[in-house]
Amino acid sequence: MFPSLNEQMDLIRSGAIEVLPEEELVKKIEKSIKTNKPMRIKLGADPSRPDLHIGHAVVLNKLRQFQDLGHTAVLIIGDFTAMIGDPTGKSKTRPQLTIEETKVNGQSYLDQAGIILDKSKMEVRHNSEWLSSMNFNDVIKLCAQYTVAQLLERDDFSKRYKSGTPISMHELLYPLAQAMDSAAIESDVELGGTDQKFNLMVGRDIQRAYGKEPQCILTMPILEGTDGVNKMSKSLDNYIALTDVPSEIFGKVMSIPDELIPRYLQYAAFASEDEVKQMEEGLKDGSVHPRNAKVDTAIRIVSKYHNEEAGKAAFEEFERVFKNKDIPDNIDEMEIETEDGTEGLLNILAKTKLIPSKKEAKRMVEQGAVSIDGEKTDDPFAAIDLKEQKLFKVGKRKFLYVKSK
RNA sequence: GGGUAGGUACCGAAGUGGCCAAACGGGGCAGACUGUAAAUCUGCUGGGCUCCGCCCUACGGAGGUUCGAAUCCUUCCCUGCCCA
Repeated sequence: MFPSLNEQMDLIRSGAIEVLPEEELVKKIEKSIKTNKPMRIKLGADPSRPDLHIGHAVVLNKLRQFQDLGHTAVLIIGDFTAMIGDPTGKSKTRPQLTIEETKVNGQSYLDQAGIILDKSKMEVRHNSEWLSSMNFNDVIKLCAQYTVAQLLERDDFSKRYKSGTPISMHELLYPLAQAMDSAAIESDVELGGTDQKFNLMVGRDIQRAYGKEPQCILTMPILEGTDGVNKMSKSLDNYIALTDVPSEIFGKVMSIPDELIPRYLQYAAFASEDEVKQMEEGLKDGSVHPRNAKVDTAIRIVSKYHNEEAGKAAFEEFERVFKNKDIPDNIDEMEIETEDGTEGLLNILAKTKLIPSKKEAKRMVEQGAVSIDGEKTDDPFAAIDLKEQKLFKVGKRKFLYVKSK
């Protein structure tokens, strides 16, 4: 039924930063093979941020590998914790989500995760199921299992504490709440980014305290965003969304710094370790041009989250648009209201939302960022004839056909 | 509860009655150059307008003093640190 122990361990270890404790995992796998029962692999999902990107995909892909080995993915939608409001970050209180919102977001999370996961081997649970019924006694019992010093060991807590940044009580409770999830669903392994290590470890202690067998933990690296510096996140706008269209994914991958290429190949395209090694060496000894390596990686990534034809098509379009300065395939069209078929340039840019404000539009035009039908324009107040459809280009990547209604 | 230091734009941080839409740095955006990379250089970085000028909103919230306030007063909210 299940692949052999070694086979499983090899795949599980690949790409992972840490697997702790490894001997325990070996025992769990042996037991799973012997009893022919799949292990329960936990992954927590945060429905307050329902837009998944390739950074999230790193862990999701690992979870998928477990599924492919025959194990059960248990996806926890953190609807309860989201309702309290996610405390990460600084002083800014996140808007608290209503039950309705977490429902919608949770569903959207599942839809996107479904691009990567095998839905037939997946169990979806909401943590409100067990957390919302806990009363103050239960919470006290839970808190008694842990000490302040232990919680302050967590890197970001201690950093914030030392630097004088406030930490609210409920933030301290977060790791405990997450650990309760592990106890509730009796997970054998929990996955997470390296930033989750602490929380994952707390899960072990709490499971033990509640008489369960402690889980093993597996951490995956945090993928850098397209800027190559910060971790990928929506708020930094350096992300590649799972639902981005192929040309968009392709373009974004092409804009990453060279040093990141092997990492993207490994963690975004989830290529095998051999392939990654091969590319790294090629880049090192100069036999592979960085640009080509990047193109290959971009094709691989598009192919993974869409399909191979889309990967090829995205590549061809990219060549045409940026090498030959041609225009892309699918440009949106928009019709806007005008008095007499003509309209001021700034109004057009603002109405079509090509640029968020007229003030900014004016600046962009003056800096030569806007062209119409391939001709650069530097007069923000020009009246543009829209009786015939015209092609507007803003910056390097925004194209739109506009016509008078 | 007592003491003390603070809350300024995306972030950090100046400014302590008019010259402040707010220095400087980072980030971001755009242009040139490129491999939509990096590095570099240049410009921009609240919104609107009848656009070389005018108007509106903005320095934690609300009031007030003043011809005029981010800057002074009152009050409220929030945070750090020390003491209890």
